Amino acid sequence: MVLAKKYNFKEVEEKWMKDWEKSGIYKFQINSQKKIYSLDIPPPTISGKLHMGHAFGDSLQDFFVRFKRMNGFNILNPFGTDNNGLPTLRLIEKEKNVDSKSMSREKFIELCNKTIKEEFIPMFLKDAKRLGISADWDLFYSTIDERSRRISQESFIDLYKKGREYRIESPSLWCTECQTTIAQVELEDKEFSSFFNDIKFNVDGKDLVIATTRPELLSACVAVFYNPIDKRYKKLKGKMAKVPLFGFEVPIMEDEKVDLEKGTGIVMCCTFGDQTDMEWQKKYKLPIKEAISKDGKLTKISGKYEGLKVEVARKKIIEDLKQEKLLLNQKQINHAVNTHERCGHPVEIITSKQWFIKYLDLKKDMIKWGKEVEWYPSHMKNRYDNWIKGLQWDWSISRQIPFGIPFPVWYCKDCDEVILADEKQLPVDPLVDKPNIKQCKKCKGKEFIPEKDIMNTWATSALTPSIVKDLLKGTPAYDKIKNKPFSVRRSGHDIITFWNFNTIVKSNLHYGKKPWEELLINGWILGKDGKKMSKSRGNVISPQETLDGFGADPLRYLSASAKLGDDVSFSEQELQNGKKLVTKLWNASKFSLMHLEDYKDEKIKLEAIDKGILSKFNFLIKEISESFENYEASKARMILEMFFWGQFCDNYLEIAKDRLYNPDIRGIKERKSAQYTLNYILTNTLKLFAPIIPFITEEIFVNGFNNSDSIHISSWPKHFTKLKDESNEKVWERFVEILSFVRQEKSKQNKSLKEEIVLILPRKDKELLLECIEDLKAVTKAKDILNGRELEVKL
RNA sequence: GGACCCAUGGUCUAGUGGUUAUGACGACUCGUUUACACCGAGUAAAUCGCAGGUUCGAUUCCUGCUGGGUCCACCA
Repeated sequence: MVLAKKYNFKEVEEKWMKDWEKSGIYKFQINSQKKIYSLDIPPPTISGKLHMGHAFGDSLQDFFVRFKRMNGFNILNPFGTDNNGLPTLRLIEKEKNVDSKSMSREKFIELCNKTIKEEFIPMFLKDAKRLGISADWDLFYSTIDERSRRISQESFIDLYKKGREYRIESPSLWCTECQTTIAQVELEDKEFSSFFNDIKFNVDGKDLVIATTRPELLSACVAVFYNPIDKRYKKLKGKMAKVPLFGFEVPIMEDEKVDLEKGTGIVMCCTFGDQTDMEWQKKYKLPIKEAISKDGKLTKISGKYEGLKVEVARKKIIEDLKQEKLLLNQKQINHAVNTHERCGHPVEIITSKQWFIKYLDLKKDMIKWGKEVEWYPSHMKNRYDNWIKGLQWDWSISRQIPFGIPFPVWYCKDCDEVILADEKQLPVDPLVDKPNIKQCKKCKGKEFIPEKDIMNTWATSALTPSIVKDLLKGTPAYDKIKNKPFSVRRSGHDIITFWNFNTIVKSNLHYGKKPWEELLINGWILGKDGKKMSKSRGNVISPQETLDGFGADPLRYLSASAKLGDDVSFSEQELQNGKKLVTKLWNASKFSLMHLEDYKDEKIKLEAIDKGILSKFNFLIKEISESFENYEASKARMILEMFFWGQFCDNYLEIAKDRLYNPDIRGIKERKSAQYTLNYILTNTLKLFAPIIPFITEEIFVNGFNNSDSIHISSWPKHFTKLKDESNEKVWERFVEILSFVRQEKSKQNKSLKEEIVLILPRKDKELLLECIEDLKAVTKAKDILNGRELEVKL
């Protein structure tokens, strides 16, 4: 079929997007005997729309998925969305104008599920499909759906039975804004401007000056510390210090953690101002005094400041200190404060009853588990190792928000015994459902209190391998995958310590094996300015506008411009280059097809030049395949593009023209040889490009070359062995060199490329010229050859 | 404070223990309209961040430094 004069990406992409879905070519084949290549995809957090980060990461992943599919693998590529926990809660509250606190959990989950299913997911999927992601859309999960709730609760019960979970009253990181416990991973440093206040304590009637940024915690002061090597304070050992404004006394103690340089070299320990305070409280068995309540207000022990918000209380206390002449000095400083990354609010340490997964004892194993997975690029594993080395807390999984997956737990009202749900009743909501037992095993109590908390999102997200496997339960394929790690997971480097780490941990705790064989870590797509895209910088570009303006292929082309793990700056130029490549492919195909109408696949003798370029191409197929194999799509793209554009289009097509247009002069044999070469290189170039730019390649392959099946389920080009003679490749390379030399000389002599020129070539080229002179003459408008001492050629 | 990544023509980038160091964009000089002006040819443009070391030979390997980025910890 002859291709249209111009390529209309909008029409074509829309058409194939629908066609692929209808024909189901990307579906996992449950009955197939083919080798399985499975992906455990990290579900994107639904924030309504697909953003550039998704588009970038998903494209990278799709390159390899398509490559593997064409290499005969049965692809298990599900699609999921993360709709669990706080971000979703916030989004639904905003979109639906509701307050989750005033609804029942059941009702709210129902609303979430409905909104997610009917509004967010369809919009998200549409964008992903437009991008050409070759997922199996039927294998879909959401991290809040019934299956995920069940699996997450099963996980909890399993870990509890394995003795890996405990619930204790413990100081934990608490966000007073979101009213929930948060985990170490959810912290983010933020610079705040604040005051370093020199405050007068009193020891034996004398002043003892202590610097603090948090005077509102004075009422929770339980000790003051100095460094044992600090001679200034040695004499204070064992004495008591009187806390200003509050008047109670606390012991003065030594600890080498105290920084001599900071402030006055003496520090107050409040339960709890920071992590060091917690350590000291534990180490010296200090009392616990709570100055701040869960809603961020001061408590009873703060006396007249009770009920004030932290920031307000701080100001008030400073005022009072000033008044009483207890404030010596105030220094403005900028300091980093731990904040909750979701809301940006400073985090407090507050005591409450929380569930933990015990894993601090497993650091060595965790490092070992990390080694069992193949990391691409390998240096990304350092982040994983580094994270483990820095771990200081067990994994706190309780969250005090209404939306999420509940703990499958009740407590005996009389003895507080933990009562687990029966695995058969999962998923369960203890607020609604009742335990399967009638009385407490321990004390025979008959009343049970449901756990109100829900599990942290990551506790569920870390189970995506189990969730995906569960999707296939009951199919013939299930047995093949159930006990095997997935082939690969791909994720951004920002979530190594969230998703990847937690998934590795849970997989090993539950099943004693790694979750995947390979882990691909991609970088970020940055704004045009090379900085992270953010609303405040105003450098955000939506994939939707790029898809509208350029199409999916150029956007994917852009995604293939950097090594795996490297960041890519969004570049209009690169998008333009992608678009030009699409056009070039279209035009080169249009031209070739014009001359291939009578082409028959028959045995022919190839011309020397044709053998040459085919031999070169053959070698490149090998290199390109290896690049894809090693997850180096950018390398594959580069090699292929250079060959296609610089060699095939710029040189070979020009050589072929004379033979194609003038078969009566050049001969039928020569024409057929050119046709063979054109057909071969073009067909295979389309295949090699197909993983990266699936739309244009599909259009040409199916409609131009009249193939009945999709290019995406065609077989990957093999590098053939017929032309294994390396000298063929040399012929092509030397031919191009001579071509280039001729052009150079003409340019130097200011002659048109059409004009003739007399040149001296080395004798060693004689053989080559004898074979290829007609092609050389055709492409350089040569008229004759002259023989001299050297090889004189009139071209 | 700990860890990691990066540094190559004006810009973006490939790559290697010995190469005339790759390509693209941009610049300049030409050409072309029978696939393509979203084209082609040619030219100029890089002492491969700095300083040492290993080596017959370093842009490439090692050490240190500088600059940029990222993660982690601390932050009274």
